[in-house]
Amino acid sequence: MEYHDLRIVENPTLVREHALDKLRNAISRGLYPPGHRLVERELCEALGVSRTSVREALRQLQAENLIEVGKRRNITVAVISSKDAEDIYLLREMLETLAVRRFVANADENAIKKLQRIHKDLRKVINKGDVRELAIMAGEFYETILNGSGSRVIADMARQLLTRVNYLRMRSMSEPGRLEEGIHEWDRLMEAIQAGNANAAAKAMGDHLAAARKAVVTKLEEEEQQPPVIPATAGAERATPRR
Amino acid sequence: MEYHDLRIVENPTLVREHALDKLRNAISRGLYPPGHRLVERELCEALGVSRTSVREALRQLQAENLIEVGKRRNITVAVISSKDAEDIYLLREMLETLAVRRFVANADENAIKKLQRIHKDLRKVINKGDVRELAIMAGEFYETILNGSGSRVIADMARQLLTRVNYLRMRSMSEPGRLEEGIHEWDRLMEAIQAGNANAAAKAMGDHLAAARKAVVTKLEEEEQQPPVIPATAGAERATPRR
DNA sequence: ACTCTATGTTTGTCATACAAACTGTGCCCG
DNA sequence: CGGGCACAGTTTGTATGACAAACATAGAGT
Repeated sequence: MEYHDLRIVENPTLVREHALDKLRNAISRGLYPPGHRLVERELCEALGVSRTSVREALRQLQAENLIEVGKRRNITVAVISSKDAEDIYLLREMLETLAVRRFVANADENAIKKLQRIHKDLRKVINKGDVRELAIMAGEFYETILNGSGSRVIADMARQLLTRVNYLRMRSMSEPGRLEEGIHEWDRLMEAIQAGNANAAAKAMGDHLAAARKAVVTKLEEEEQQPPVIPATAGAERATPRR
Repeated sequence: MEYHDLRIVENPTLVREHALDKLRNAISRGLYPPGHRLVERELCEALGVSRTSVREALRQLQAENLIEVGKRRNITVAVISSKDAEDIYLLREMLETLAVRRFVANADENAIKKLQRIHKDLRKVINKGDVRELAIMAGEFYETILNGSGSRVIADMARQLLTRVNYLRMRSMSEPGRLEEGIHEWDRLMEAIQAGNANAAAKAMGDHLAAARKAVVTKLEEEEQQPPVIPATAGAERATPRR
């Protein structure tokens, strides 16, 4: 017999990974909205970890394009222009339609079951109207498809893009009307997958993303025309002293 | 009059960025081949920088999928399976054909001139047969197209994929025969771009990448069948003590 | 009113330090 | 002679403290 994985702690979670997750989530959830300045010292305090760990987490966020470093070395949450958002959604269309195709082709029995379960929960959550929970379920839905696609390369790429627009998706979902459309497209997608029809599934996914793209892009364009409230002094550039 | 940019040093290069570049290059050039173990202390000595900087650079490389962290926290240069390579090239096909299309559409006079210059140099270098220099020129060729595409999102994504297969590309180029094909495809691409024919350009780029994909994938498959020489003790897992 | 300066802030980088997880070696014992 | 265990060395993760350079702010001086 082989000693497989009897380790007590398989992955003694690293502090920096934990910090990374927390920061990613904070950005996705809008706790740190686009343009918001991130100050190392504050993050250390907020997360209760050392600067070392925060900085390493920041480097990863930087490589993921979730944060931007300004000319003065200031770190701010990445602002996504309507143009960038459009491109991101276009790439998502390419990647994720490819991913569903592979998902259908590789057809893992368990994965399909899991997807069905999530899909059902999704419907329930929608009726409840809890946007926050919905976002999580939707995330799991995508994640299941990506994992089932059997390609790490595609999955990683798609995940990266998804993360970048997470905040926008979240806001877009609280928009009235968009939800009803969304669930209908999901239904079609689920049906096609169950039927093992790759073309239909890819089409459904593509339509879904195209619709989402339009919603997100037009919203961003509106905001770019008439920028939203500027809180006091646009605090993204200054080196605000304490008192 | 406005003080534009008279800064003596616009971007006082950060140590960590410098380290990052060096490491990326070392991996691309095969100085650290796939599977090679990277030890922080050694990198510090080799680069002449502190562990802090090396670690931050490593986190970025990690996010770029150029290195892998093992279960025991060991860091090794990422090994690309034939399957992964195939997917990467497929994605490159999607992304870079899109990029050329945009390049043709956006048609920046300067960018086209630059591309022509590089293309000419490329021919010269090929006749010289210097693989190392060729790789650099080819890199500039891609870079020019990506920059001219006008989409940061697409360019970043494509760059990331390109970097991941850089080492493979390099080796593949030293393969006899592949070069002659390559230059022919480049000629077609250049012609199409000059003619402003987006479809033809995209087709040429796609064909080029498809051919490169086949070359790289079959080579990798061969090696996977019959793994290459294992140098002494397969030193990628141990925590080699000093003496 | 304007400029200059002192002071505080933030980031980049380095040097240390130490615990935890591993590894290899060699010694001791049966 | 073989087996196993303890010890020493290695590597990584994390925390601290320190300091320079680049800025920003506010207050002092003219």
